[in-house]
Amino acid sequence: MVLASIKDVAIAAGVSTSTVSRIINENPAISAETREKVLKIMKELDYVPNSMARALSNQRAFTVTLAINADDVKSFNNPFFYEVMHGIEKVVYQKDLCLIIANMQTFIKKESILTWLINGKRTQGIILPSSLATEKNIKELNKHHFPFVVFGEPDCPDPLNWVDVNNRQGGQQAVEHLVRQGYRKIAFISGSRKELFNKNRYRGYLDGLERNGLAFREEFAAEGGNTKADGLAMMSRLLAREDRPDAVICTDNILSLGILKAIQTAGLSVPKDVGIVSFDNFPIADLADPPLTTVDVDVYELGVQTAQMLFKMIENPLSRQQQTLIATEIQARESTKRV
Amino acid sequence: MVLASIKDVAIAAGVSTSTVSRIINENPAISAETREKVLKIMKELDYVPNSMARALSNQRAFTVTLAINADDVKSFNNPFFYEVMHGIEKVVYQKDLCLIIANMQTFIKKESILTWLINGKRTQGIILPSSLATEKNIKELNKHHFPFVVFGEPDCPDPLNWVDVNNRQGGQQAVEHLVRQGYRKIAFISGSRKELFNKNRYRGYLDGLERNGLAFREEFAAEGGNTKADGLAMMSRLLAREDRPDAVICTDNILSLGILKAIQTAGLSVPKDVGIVSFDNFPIADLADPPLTTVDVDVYELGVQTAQMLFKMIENPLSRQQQTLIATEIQARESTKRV
DNA sequence: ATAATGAATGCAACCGGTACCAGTATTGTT
DNA sequence: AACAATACTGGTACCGGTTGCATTCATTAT
Repeated sequence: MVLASIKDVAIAAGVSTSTVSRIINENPAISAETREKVLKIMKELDYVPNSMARALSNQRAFTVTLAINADDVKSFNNPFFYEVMHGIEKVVYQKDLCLIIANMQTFIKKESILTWLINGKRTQGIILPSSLATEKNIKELNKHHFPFVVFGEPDCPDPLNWVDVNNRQGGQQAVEHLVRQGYRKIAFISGSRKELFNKNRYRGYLDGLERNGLAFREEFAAEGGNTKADGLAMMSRLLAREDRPDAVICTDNILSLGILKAIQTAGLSVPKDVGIVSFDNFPIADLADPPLTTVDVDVYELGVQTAQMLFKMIENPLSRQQQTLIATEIQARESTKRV
Repeated sequence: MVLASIKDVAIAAGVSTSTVSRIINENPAISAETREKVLKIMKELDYVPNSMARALSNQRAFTVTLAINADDVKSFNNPFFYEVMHGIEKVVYQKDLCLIIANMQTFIKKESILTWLINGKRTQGIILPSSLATEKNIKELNKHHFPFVVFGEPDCPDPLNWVDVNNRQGGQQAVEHLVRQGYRKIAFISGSRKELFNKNRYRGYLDGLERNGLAFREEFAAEGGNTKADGLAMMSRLLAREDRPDAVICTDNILSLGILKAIQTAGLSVPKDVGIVSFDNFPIADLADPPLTTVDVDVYELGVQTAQMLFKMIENPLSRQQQTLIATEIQARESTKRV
């Protein structure tokens, strides 16, 4: 079965292709009568405008691209990405565009995929995870004045368009939640604070201590790796202290599992002896024993807002750089339920 | 900066656009001398052929589509999908096409997204997860003789093109691994066996018993829900038996956590008293306590093969329906280390 | 009655490639 | 030397839309 073209529709309706085109594009110059007639024919012929012809004529591809990072295949075992993608996808299709997925590691005929996408006019805008907001990529995008938005705060000097969850706020909320539950000696365990999100969570932790009149203690702020073993080691060290903490904020769900193990090994109990708040409300947070209180981030919303920002850039390329922070919320579970 | 077109290249090189086009398409009719000259100009002008024009002229979109399921946003908290996508993406870009992501729940101007994509000539082929291989979708795809492939064995009567991991083989391997480790009274715990993958894993379990001369015992095959609580309940019931199993095969990582809990609660130990093999080698399998032996499925490879099958269908639309099963492998960890 | 105004529609060029057909130059054959 | 075959390249119509300008026709102003 051959698909109908605008010409077929025009002939069947006894009008010119211009008229059909105007109806497709909702041009008000067309009389209601003609419009109805043509719309009926379009329905009958199952007509959908040829997107490639439209794109060529309009000089825009009707697509935006979500960049992915090959390195993340394993690390993105985290559910994060899928939900962001879903939020993005939602907004993109509302605008009648397609969403393209592109791995930035890819080379096509020796071109970087960025060049291939941009110069080949395959796409109108790009969304990057912060891990891909590298100097090289940014330079290339700026060279073409190409609209792009980053999700996750990028760790780079240039002011970019980005959307992130408010990690700093989250850190503060974690402290406040623990204080409300009666904990006072609150430790902070994270991976490297050179990672911006850890740094921000740490800042929030400091904010929280200060706002609650709790003294900051250097030795309560542990910094290390990201594995369960790291969590176990760091927490064991903290628990070995005479004046051990009675609560801990942890930036990572996996680390938290190590922390739980350490507490259990030390013969202490959660939440009675030690409270835990983790970040990132992954499924394992709820499956842990006991279920973990977390700083919940609305990742779907992150995707939605990122896409919306991109469309702003596309529609108004001269608008200023902007940044958006999405509020976090405490998801209280057993691990801080001191009664 | 305005991007160069084929015309610009032709003028700069002092040849016709036909010649440039032939070079783009690696037509051998062009002399080496001319080719070099033109390629040099192309490089200088940073020329990449306009994909929309090419697509229009070639009558193909140079894209394939991966369908996603909105319902899975939460359930696909499982890392599965991301890796499949990555495998697909790899193959697609090797062929110089783009990968489009489309949520099948979407409607565009009251059209199903399938109609929109196909009739709008946005894409050349579609990959569906088995959950989206519904009668309605299949009918629509077949109506247009549109190339598509399913990943995950679809539970439907029509013979379709699909790729899946060999769940049945995996079930058998699980039994054999347990037998090798000295376990003999092997139970099987799963979600509903109406789900095809559970059914296949169950069949493999039966195969394994038979091949190892172990009697099948109805009461050792528990079937229920998919939550941690379900796992706990089913396993507790099994452990309460006089002749309790000394090992269990479980079709799901989450269920397994409940099973671990049940064993722990019963005062028994893994792997000494009870061995566990789970399916799906998710990160939590390794993080569990003790780490879980799993039937590992190569999900990336699933993506790769699915995409390859799709390209076969695109290149040769008349080829027969085909199915591919990808071998599974035991990933041995603590939970079956009886030594 | 005639010119001016405006609403509705058609004509044709164009977007940037592709590909068939034709034309020229070169080499080989007899 | 005449002709055929081959290698290479150019001209041009076409893919299916969009859009500025022209045209038609009805309506209103003079």
